[in-house]
Amino acid sequence: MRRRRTGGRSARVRTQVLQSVGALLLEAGYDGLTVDAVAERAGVHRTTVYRRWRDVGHLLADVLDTASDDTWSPPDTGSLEDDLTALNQEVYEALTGGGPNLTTALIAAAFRSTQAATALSRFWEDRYARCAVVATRAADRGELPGPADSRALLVAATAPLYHELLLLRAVSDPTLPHRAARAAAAAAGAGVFSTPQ
Amino acid sequence: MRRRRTGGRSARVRTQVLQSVGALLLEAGYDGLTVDAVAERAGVHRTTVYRRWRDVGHLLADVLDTASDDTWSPPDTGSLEDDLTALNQEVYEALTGGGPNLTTALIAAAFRSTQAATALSRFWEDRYARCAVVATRAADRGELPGPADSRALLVAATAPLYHELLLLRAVSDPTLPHRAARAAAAAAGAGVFSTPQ
DNA sequence: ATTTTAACGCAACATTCGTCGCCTTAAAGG
DNA sequence: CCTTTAAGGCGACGAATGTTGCGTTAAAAT
Repeated sequence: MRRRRTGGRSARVRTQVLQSVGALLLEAGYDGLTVDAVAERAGVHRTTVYRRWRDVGHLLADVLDTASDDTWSPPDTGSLEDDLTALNQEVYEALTGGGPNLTTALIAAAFRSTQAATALSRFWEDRYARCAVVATRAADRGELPGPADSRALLVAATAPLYHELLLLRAVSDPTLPHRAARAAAAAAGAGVFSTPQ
Repeated sequence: MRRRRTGGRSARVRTQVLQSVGALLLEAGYDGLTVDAVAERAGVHRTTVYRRWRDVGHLLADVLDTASDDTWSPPDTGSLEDDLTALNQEVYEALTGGGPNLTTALIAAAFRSTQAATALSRFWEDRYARCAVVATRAADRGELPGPADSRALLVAATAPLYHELLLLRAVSDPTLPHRAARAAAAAAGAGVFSTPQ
């Protein structure tokens, strides 16, 4: 029978390594996140990291799955447009942090590692699930003609931010969060995202 | 006086290398696109590629700038929603090609290389500029309350595709192009993208 | 306390990546 | 045709990356 050893030294190594990953991401971005740098910073030997995590993608996946913030909940401002604007503001700040920011690094990693990609998908799906309440509250207030596909609504609101800031690398425009939120809210009000029945 | 040598051998090397880049991208994706692989396929020595292009990012930038399709123009279907749907259909097919597709590889490269990123931005900005006519035609037909910010409108229409397929890695949904186009058209009809005056 | 062995540390190794010096080839100019 | 010299070919190198075998440490079970 195979018995794992999770306590004591192993646990200590794991937390040290994962902490180093987060710190390096913020300091040097995805390009500065090498297995060697992580190992050295964690005070652990290279081979240990290679054997337990294999590569940077698996490291990031572990960080993401571990550090899922279970307390996060979407803002509640009293109107759909303001809820979406507040959400977009969070996205905007996460993506704009000037130099190397964590979100961009994670997305870059997702293009190189299947593990990181699925971990990031899980994280986002979790967020979208929690944001479903934004749509139902709007429907309850009578802002929508009926129940709506919350996921489609939220993607419509947030996607332009990722597109402009990440893909198009446009100059950052502080009014973008509100403009994108307004467009999505308008479409929702027109019943575009309404679910049948 | 410094005289460049662009004819004969140099030109032949350049076309062979750039062709190899495109072929390798389709066959092996961004991860299969190494300088060594490009050189071998092109029948050229490694150092030649390193000296002329420096790295994979510069290679891709050259490919993008060279292969800009100057004949492309947006579809003209007779209605804003159908124009946007047709555009989204093109994006959808470019992003969905099953295995390693060219667009995904280019975007992955953009996260690693400043040169590739700016070349890709140029390409997209050119496309958005050509698509401006979609918005003006819609305004002329009376589908919009007035002249609109064509770029914001087009980003609103296409961004959800990139978001779902590239970032969220959701299961591909053939109705997505039309649904996203419908949402953007609805928002535009409500005057969300209208420019002042 | 003792035994077992998973997990770690260490050093050596192979591979890949990018650079450099030197020689050869052939484009451009007369 | 001849000269000049960019541009390409070749081999060697150093650095970074990833792997393997083996000895050591300490977690877990008795």
